[in-house]
Amino acid sequence: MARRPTVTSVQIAREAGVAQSTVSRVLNGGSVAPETRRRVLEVVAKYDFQPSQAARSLVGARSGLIGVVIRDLTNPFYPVMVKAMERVLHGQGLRLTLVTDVMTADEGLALLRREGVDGVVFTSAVRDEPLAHRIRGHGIPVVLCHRTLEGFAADQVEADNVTAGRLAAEHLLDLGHRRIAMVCGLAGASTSEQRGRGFRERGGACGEVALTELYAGYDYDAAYDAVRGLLAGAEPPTALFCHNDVMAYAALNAAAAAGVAVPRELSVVGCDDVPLSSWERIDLTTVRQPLERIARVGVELLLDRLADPDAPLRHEVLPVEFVGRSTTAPV
Amino acid sequence: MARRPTVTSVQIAREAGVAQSTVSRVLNGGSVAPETRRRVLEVVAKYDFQPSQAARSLVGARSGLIGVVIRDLTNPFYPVMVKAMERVLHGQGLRLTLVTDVMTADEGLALLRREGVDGVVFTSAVRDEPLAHRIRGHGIPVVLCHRTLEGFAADQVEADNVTAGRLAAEHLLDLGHRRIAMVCGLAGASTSEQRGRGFRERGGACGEVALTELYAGYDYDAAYDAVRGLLAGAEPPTALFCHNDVMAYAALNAAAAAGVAVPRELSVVGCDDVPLSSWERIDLTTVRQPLERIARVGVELLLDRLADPDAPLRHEVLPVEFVGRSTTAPV
DNA sequence: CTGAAAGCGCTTACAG
DNA sequence: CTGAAAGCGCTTACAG
Repeated sequence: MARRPTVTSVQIAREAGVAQSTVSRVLNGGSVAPETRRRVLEVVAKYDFQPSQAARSLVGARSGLIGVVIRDLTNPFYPVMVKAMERVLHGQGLRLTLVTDVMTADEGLALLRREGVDGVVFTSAVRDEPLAHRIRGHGIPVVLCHRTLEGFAADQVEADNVTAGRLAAEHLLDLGHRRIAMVCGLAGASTSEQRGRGFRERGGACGEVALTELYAGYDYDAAYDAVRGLLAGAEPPTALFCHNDVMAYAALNAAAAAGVAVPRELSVVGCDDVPLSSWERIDLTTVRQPLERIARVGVELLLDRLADPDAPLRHEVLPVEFVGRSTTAPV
Repeated sequence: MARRPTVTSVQIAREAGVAQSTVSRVLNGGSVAPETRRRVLEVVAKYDFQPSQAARSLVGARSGLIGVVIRDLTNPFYPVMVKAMERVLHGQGLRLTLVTDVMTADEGLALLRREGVDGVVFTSAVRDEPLAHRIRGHGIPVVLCHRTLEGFAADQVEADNVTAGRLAAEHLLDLGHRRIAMVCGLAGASTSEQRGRGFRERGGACGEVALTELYAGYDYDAAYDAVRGLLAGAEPPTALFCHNDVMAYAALNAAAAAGVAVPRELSVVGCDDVPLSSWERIDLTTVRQPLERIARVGVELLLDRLADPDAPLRHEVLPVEFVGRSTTAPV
């Protein structure tokens, strides 16, 4: 399996009878006589020549690599986002490099620097996010996508999470629920803070609502345990608002394990509306956020920023939508 | 947001008062006097110097990049594999580049070549797989992981899928089922062919089994439609063996949509045992294959191959295990 | 329109 | 143990 020596632009040039720089020009759209271009492209096609990305990024101003920071790939939410981002980037001839939770923030930063990424789409920001600040500190353009950071001067895109919380509250209050628990995501994550705020504002406006709040870090297992605890308590809630769908699934399963009937004894509302939620076996009432659109806009903001570094900052807030299904019922 | 100029090894060398090649030696473990090393590392730390990966792969024999071909990231199966692979690679200071279905096979190949990957872990092989052959044709080492290819001279790792099929058959036959449908994956995928073979061998040995077979491409929607069709037929099956868990979920949901009670009227067996399957709301009887271990071994086979290109080929077959849950019952 | 040349930031022999 | 030098495969001014 001896590595077949790779064809280089020098060899293409030789065989086409031109200078190496002409090959480069043909490939990068410089001005070349039609006949010369034809001759070069013929040789390029003959060998299916692929210019070395390493050489390109070494000499060029751009690496063509975009870093995407996504801590937890196993939340079904994220593969959908990655796919949407990849699609946009691939359409522009760019590539994506993933920074996930298999590495520490330090390692992630080192990676992004070594790779020379042109910019970073950050999806997992939390308050005082050290990584986002440090990436920017190295002069790498950052876009905050999905989760945002107040006072962080960067392009940002997020769902209208305050409204999401309000819609959830409205729905549960309309059904007559007054003893409600909120299974929050991550303290310091904008999504969780905004959803919580929207819910509280609407819930508080209604008086006499007993609202329990706890944080489960957007994590299935943590939410599962938390809900088991709630259901075993003296006065268990009649309804749950979970800050994402994954925790709502945990709630549904915890209820099943505890023999609590949903929605008869317990109503559950999620947030996200990932594909799983519409499965008949789940059929989760939730608030939809436009996942793929958030991802797409995140990448587009970054590409726009790279194209025009001095353009004014943008902050996009995308609409959410209540999706009533069968995990909620009147109290 | 002017790109802060990146620190290079030349600057580190100047500040440490040594030659640039000495910096390189310190970083790559060449022989350097302790005092010299100390001085260099001090400056390296001061700037948190990160050597350019582009320059490294341009000049070095290795790029440190491993290609991973995974067509469908949204099957919950694959994020688990990617994570396991990333963990191994990251531990070795290597990185991973993903080839998914957002690009064609041609584009994937071009990408892997431009990036100069050191090797490729292939998880989605199908018979006469053009991509795997072409990657190898370019002298890039390939490991077949999860799905294998007969007659393809490469290291391979897979689950014992024949046994998986046999275990599923045994279970359903023991429960008395004689009218069974098999929802197959992909014609030409080793996993599907082996699981099918194992099931048929065991099922056929029992006489008088009416076995319907159809292919749903390991796809949720296709399986959903197929099962709706089966259940609407004149003599619907009393049991289903689905070649992966995702199609089994589709079956469960299709049954729910059709008002068919599982397991009372229909038994469903899957294959994989991804985390979802143990959720109370799903609780799928299935055959577990060691997902993370398959992924890990796949990467290890590749790393071993890179370390010793002339070692004899290896073909690992990892054990599977029947997992009885609540989607199956006596006929 | 085209070629010759410099240079991107490293690793790796080659001397000493 | 250490430095000077070549060279990886490109892009990009610079001449002509």
